[in-house]
Amino acid sequence: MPSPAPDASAPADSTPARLVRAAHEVVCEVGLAGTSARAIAQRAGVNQALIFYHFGTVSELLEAASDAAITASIDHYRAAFDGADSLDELVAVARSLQARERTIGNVTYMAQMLSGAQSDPVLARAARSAIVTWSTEVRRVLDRILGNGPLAGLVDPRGLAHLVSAGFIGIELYDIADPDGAAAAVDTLESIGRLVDVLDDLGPVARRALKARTDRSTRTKLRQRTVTR
Amino acid sequence: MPSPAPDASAPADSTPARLVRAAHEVVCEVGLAGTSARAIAQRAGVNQALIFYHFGTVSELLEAASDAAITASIDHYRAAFDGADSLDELVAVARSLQARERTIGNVTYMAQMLSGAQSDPVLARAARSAIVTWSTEVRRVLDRILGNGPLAGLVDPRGLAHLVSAGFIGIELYDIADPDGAAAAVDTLESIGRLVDVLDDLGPVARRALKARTDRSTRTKLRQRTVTR
DNA sequence: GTCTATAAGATGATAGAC
DNA sequence: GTCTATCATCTTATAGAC
Repeated sequence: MPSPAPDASAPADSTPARLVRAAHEVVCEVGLAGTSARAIAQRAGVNQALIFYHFGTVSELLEAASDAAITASIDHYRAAFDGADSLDELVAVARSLQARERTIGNVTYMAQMLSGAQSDPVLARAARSAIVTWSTEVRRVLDRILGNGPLAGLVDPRGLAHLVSAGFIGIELYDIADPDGAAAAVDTLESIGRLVDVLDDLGPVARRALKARTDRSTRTKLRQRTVTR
Repeated sequence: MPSPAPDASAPADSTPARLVRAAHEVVCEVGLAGTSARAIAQRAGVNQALIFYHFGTVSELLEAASDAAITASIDHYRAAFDGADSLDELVAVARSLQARERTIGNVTYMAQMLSGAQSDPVLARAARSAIVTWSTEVRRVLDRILGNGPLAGLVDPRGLAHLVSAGFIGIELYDIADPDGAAAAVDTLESIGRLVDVLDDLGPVARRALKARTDRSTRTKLRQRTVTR
């Protein structure tokens, strides 16, 4: 590694920065299968050998591009996240976020990293880092919004954060092959968010009723499960 | 390692059948990036040239393997699907299905097809076919279970089917990089299913209240959105 | 149908001139 | 830091013997 680490803080027109940008574009447009050192270099308008000079391997360049995209996105949306005060508003933010990320291609990029993780440990590391960063952020917001609503005790915020993230990934992959189906999925997610929001807005009496009911149901299911085993 | 049991309507030990099985295994183990004609042929114990003789291209072999896996899985689970009478039971079936599909690798396989769809039209066709087949099946079950519950009018079954399918894909991809996070997501999905089940089990009075409340909320949000625009 | 051999090209990565 | 040129290897796919 003859060069300094993936410096995203470098001049916007430096060769490393150009390569990072080009790598992101190529992966989003043709997927991991269509990505190569030559394709990225050509897009960046530089020589192919510079990838290895600056990043060591192609995978490490892809990792740097992943890190840069994640931090840029989170910085961009942190304000909107912090401004959301209800689940419904959060879903609205999520929708706008998804629309933006889609045009930028970040979710696609992450999906490609995840699929490449199966055969490339460097991409696996990039994907894991992206997951941790995103779900930590999502969880932070969910913790605040669900805070002391009736759902707080019923749903695990950490699991929900992962579920939401995984849902985004899945929907984006879905969108590659079936845009209409993906759109329908997003619409449904939005209507569910609205529904849950109503639920979260119930008065204390209804809350207690719901909680009692859920607990009873849970116990029943568990008993049934134990018996049938 | 259990076989995917992709019965390609040919003798189970014919070369095409062996290739289909081998293709499935290789993609699941090393991902699309690590998959090649040679890798598949070696796994099948036959010569590489036979892939092109029997299937034309590697992509078409992968497509055949996808189709075989999907139909085999759906056949295997149709009975369990039809036996589920509540959302909670459906989630239980889904969980057992996911456990099985994970060891077999079908969801992983589909995720890889989806990610490859971005640069390969044949894989895109395979992925699209898989999506249509699965979401049609899921929708059929959801239509029956949500039937005339209070959620029937509030959530679009088609969108929900796609959302569930996309969720599975996302979770499986997630699992490659972060197994703990994926497990937490599945747990949360299960608890949500239980919660919704309770909701779906409410009496008519509560139903009307919920519906009125949801409608009101929807109108409000729409008005807010119109105003702010 | 199955094999060997090989074509024709793309790939990651390196050496060395400037 | 950036380039040209190149290597060794891998890829899909085909030709032709059996």
